[in-house]
Amino acid sequence: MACAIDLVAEVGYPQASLSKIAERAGVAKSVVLYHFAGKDELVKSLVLEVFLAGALDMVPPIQAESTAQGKLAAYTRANGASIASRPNNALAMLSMWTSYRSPEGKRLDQVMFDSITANPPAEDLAALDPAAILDLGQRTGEFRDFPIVPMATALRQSIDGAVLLLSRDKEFDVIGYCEEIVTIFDLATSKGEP
Amino acid sequence: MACAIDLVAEVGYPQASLSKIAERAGVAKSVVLYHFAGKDELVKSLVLEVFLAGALDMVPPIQAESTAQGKLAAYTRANGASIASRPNNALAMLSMWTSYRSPEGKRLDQVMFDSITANPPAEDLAALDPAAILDLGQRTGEFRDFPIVPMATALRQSIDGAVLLLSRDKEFDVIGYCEEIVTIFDLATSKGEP
Amino acid sequence: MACAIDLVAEVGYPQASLSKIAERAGVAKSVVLYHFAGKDELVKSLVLEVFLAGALDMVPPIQAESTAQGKLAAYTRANGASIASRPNNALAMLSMWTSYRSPEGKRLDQVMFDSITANPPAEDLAALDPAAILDLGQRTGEFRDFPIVPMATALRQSIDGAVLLLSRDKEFDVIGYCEEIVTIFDLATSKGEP
Amino acid sequence: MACAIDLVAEVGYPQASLSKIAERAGVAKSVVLYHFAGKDELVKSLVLEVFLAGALDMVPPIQAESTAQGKLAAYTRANGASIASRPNNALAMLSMWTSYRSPEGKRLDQVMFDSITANPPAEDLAALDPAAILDLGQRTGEFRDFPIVPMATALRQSIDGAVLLLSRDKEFDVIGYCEEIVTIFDLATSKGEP
DNA sequence: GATGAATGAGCATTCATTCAT
DNA sequence: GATGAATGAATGCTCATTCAT
Repeated sequence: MACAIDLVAEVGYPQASLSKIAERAGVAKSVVLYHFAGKDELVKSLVLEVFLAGALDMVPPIQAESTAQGKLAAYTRANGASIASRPNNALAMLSMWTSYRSPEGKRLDQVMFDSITANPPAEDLAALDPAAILDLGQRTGEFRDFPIVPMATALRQSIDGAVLLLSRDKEFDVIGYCEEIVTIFDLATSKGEP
Repeated sequence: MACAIDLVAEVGYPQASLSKIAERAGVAKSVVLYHFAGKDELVKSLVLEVFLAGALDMVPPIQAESTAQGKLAAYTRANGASIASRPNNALAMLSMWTSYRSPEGKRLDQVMFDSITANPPAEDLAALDPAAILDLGQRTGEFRDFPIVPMATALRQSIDGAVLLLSRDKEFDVIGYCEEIVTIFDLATSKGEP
Repeated sequence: MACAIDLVAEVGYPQASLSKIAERAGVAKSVVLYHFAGKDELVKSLVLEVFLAGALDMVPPIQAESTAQGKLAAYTRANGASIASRPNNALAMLSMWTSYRSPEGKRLDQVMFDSITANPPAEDLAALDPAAILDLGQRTGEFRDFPIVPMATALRQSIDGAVLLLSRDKEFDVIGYCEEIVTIFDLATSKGEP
Repeated sequence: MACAIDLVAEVGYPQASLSKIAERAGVAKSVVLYHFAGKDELVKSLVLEVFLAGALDMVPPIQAESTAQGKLAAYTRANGASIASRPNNALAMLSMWTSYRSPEGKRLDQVMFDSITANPPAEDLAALDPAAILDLGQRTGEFRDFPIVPMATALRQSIDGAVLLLSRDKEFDVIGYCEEIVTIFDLATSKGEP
């Protein structure tokens, strides 16, 4: 699985064939299928592992903050730290997220959505939804009034921008980048001076 | 080419084979290769056409503004309008941008970069670089002091978020979304009250 | 297609892979798929061709007879002659008939049945159904009273026995064998002395 | 082994892989190979078991008859009863009989022939050869003069027709069918009125 | 300008079999 | 006696590309 993640991170999901994954792992192609039953199953496992590892990085720092503003900054910083500590995880995730299509043409989010609606995520994971943090901040009055979806999307996309830049330059300073993202969305969400 | 764009927009670049493109166009598969010499060539043409069409939408509104703040807002709004008016163009572009790899493993931006350094873009197209607008704003003193790259990336990624949401919901209100992006980056770039 | 028939006749349908068919035809494996779109399609074409060739052999002699008894004998003899003149056709047909399963698990008769109910066979082909001949003979009073299905099945299976024996001995005298079958079913269907 | 028989009966020999057999039996795939050394060995065991079970059904009723005519009818009826009492056995046998090929391309009858010539069958089993009964009847003068092979083949094939019809309709009346086969071959073998 | 035929590389997947435990 | 892991050969199929017409 580590080999699969690395390969996807390196050449992108569409070029990551089972043969190449097996070759990189130093095993026969059929071994991969013995363990995963199919490429879709592999992808699911990969995504789950990567997602869970990221979640474990992010949940504690977010819950350690009490204010919505603090949570939002912690979310961004923890995401950045997670990316920086396991760049290949982030790279692979991005590639699968944008390129994967199930045999029936469904994108990864649709497939995972189906998986998740079957067995809903634990309480803790809900903390990972930026929309929830934004909503909280508006209800506590910390944040100004703005539509949630565009703000949440802009934030997520901005953080993902770090992965994009990282894919072009392995030495890219993800932490510094995310610090700027924190500032941007701090300014964008906070109430002006009363 | 229109068929190719539509197909890529619909099923994603990795699933858009020459056969399917030709079939959709109602011609023989070989016809496509007769006109484009190879799939890479097709992609290049597609990207160029889509990019140019977008540029033509965006340059005038940006140049019509005199302030950097105005140009930044115009950039965002014009991009949104362009996406809304030709959603398949945007969808196809996004898919190719994230999924395409040349035979040597280069991503689309790297390939286009090579193409562009060979014959540099006209003066006008330079206006399309958000970094240039941000730089201008900082030099004129309109904008606060911030690193250019993260801000430019966050903006581009946030706008691309519209395409993402559009891909999940054909009726998504791109214009309204971009209006929020304008606000976000207005707040994020502007100097605080002195 | 001729190569495919010969190969199936020789090694049996389950062993007749596209590669082996292509190899025998002296072309690349992909050529076969270029012409037939899939193995199921190949099978369908094969069966149709073989069946049609057989039908053309059998319909005239049957129609030349006026009595049901004559038709039944003609049916058997013409079937035998057809087998003898194109033994590989018969061998291949038998193998596919008994071994083919569609991806969904349907047998050949079920698949063809679906095909045929869509566009029903011409008038002439109806003459090929032994049950029809038996029914005719009972209505004209030529034949004794017996249930149609077992008699028709026994006849068909007995004729197919020739192919079975042929598969074990290429020199087997199919014509002579069928002459005996004629006698057997003459005795089995005719009315006893009044 | 019971699972193997059922599976072959259900999906046909070519689709009955070791994995599926093991899965149906609720054991690991390797267990099957631990007990049988190879798929060919499994097939041989299967055939032997099925054949023996059938033989035990058929030998006594045949030997209970004294005339050739009686033996022939008993043979047919007992075969029918055997099919009706263990339809999956018959279905599996038919599928293997028509579809199996050894690695060297031999059919099941050829393989079994080799097995049998090594250690010839017990006296009793000889009674199961319809050709022997036909020969007896001709020597005693009960039967008219006809070539043995076609008659024996037609009989065997006609009985096997019951399995064919059974495979299409699980409720098919095998007993009734065989009664008709008895009549047919009674008429076909008996001497006419002197 | 357009096309059908042909091709070889590659893909995901299945299968019978081996082997150490 | 039973098992999970591993393997290599083979299968049906897709794809971008070439080429003669």
